[in-house]
Amino acid sequence: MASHGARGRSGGRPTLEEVAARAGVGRGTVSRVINGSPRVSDATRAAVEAAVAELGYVPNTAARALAANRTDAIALVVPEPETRFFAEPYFSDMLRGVGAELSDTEMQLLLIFAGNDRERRRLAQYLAAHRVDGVLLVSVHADDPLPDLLAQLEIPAVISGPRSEHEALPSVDSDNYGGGRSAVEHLIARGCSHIATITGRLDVYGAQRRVDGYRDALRDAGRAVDETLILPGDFTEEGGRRAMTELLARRPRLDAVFAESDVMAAGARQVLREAGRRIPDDVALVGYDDSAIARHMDPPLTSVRQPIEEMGRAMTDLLLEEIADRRPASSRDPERRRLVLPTELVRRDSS
Amino acid sequence: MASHGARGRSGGRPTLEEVAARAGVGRGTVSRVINGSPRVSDATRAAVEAAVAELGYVPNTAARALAANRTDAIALVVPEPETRFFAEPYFSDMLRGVGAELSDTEMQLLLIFAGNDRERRRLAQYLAAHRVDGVLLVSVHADDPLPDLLAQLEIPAVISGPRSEHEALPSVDSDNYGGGRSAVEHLIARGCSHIATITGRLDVYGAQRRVDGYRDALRDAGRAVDETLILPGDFTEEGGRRAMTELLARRPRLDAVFAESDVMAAGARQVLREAGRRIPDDVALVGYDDSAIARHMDPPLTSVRQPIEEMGRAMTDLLLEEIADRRPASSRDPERRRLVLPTELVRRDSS
DNA sequence: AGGTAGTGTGGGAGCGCTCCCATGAGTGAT
DNA sequence: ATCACTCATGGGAGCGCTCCCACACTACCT
Repeated sequence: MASHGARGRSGGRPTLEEVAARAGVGRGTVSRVINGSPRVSDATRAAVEAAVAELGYVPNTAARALAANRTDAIALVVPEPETRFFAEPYFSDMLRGVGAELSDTEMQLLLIFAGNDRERRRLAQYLAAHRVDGVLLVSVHADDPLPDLLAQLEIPAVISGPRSEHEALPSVDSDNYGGGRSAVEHLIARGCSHIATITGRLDVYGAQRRVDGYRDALRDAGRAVDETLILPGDFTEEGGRRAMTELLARRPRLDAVFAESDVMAAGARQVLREAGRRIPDDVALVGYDDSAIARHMDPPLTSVRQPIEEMGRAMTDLLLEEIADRRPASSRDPERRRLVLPTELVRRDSS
Repeated sequence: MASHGARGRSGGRPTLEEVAARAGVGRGTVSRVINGSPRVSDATRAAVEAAVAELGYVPNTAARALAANRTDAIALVVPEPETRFFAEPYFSDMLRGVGAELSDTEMQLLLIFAGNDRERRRLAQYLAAHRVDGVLLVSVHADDPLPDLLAQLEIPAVISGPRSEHEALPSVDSDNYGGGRSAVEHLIARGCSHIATITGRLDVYGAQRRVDGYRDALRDAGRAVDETLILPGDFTEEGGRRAMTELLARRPRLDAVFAESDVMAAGARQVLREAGRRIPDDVALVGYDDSAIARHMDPPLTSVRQPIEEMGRAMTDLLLEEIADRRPASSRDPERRRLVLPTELVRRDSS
């Protein structure tokens, strides 16, 4: 006697078994049809599909997850407080890309914030329980332990913005080197002769690469790189102000600044304006990110655009692949696992 | 012989059975400890907890879901395109409230957009598969079929902003009536004598209630309600402009406007300014929502604040209750199932 | 004709848990 | 000492699926 019989019986959702009975086939066959296996004859497939439709059968995800040891869900992990998530268009663009790529998939997307210790502990628990098949990691700092946790748990993951040249995880990045380079080449072409740069936090790999691009662009144009024109910033507006102030003191005659984020460019602009320098006539200014700030600045800011939505799509693709052929990540072609997408210089009136 | 033995065996995650063996107790007992049942002796509980810690045991969610017929997840369904979700602080506040209330729970929150047909079909499929234990519904229009689908599927749900006075679902709302009333009472107290209102879309129940509050405030102050001072808007800036233009034409001498959303107030402000009316000296202006727009308007806008975050918390509470005592919703005390939270008039310089 | 592949199908076993029944030990009243 | 309860505990059955082995049955080669 079925002690639980009353629960599932009649009235509950139909099961595979019931569909099988209706279609006059075995349980295994229905499963094959549901999962799109090619090893089913056309006639049988049609019969099963009819039964599925008549009964309104919908697979039980929990049972499937238990039996197949997968969850059909991936997580987008945001190691930032919610406020930043809503404030920065970066995340919404990324989310749009991921969502688009997932939309013709059975995969479910979870959004998980890990902005504080409590949330991080929760996330760790969550991952330990293997409640997702894979993880999309955005905006990770160099010293974040999350990627290592993922590796240890053997959960497929893709990171946007590798932590270093030797990033172990598959990654998708925009061409920070090329972005920095194109900004400077543009300033050179414009006729600027004293080009400074305000860098991002140099513990962020991408920020380093932008500086590399700056250096190489100058060198390739036959100019000497003057290290005193390279000022460390921290991606903040205040940092931009500080660096610009210092720069103006060091080099009153400079005629171009490449700020490696729009926010820092905004800070620099304030200082330039207070110093009575006109943009772009006295000093040309170029930013990075092509954010809303850039478009609304006065004058509108030339900026390097990163294809964020496309990065989201690419990350998702990569992750789905990783999940599909679930073998030790290290045994696969490393080249396929590092994508770098091109950036684009958007010219506006500030240069 | 276990044909699958190789998969789960040694190296995989520990199971309940393994914890039981380690602690020297039965499977049932471990399950009781894990789930916090009181029917376990202290000594046994301690032994089990030790074993759990040593083995690093984490329950398998899929197995639990299958056996217990629940998912430990709820969904926040947003029947809007993503863009609006990010643009309007309403959602981020709501999300914060829900998240806070869930944070000391095992419940997982899913964010689901249903802004277009495709997404809606996906959602329907998702709900049919009972992949969540309950649903939080925000920003639902009067003719949305979603609530009925939920009812039919017998999925517990709570709606923010009931669709009518007779809303079948449990609901949480802010006191739209009281909000409208307090805005108008404020304008009366200020000495205004010709008070107009620009309403929201009247197929939204809350918008109607604000108008009711407007009417009653005037009536209770012993004033006649002049229907020509009630202009229909649609919550948009353009709608606010149109209504204000019409209003100015109808009643050149009006000295106060209650716009039932900040966005419409912004539209009205433009028209007033173009007409050379000073705010608040010539015309006092009050908005609704207390959004960022209100704070940044010139002059800063007096506005009715809704406790959105708190509404999120309340909805979550209600939903968790619904899920906990899962009986036909109709058999429960209806009073507990409709919450109305107070609004607050935030006075600024526009009135 | 016999053998060998291949192809479609049925169904057993098992995934890791919860639910519940049965059991045995302990407690206090008769 | 006996009975009636209560309380902690063990473990069987079952949740609905996937995986895979075994079994027809066909088609093609010697």
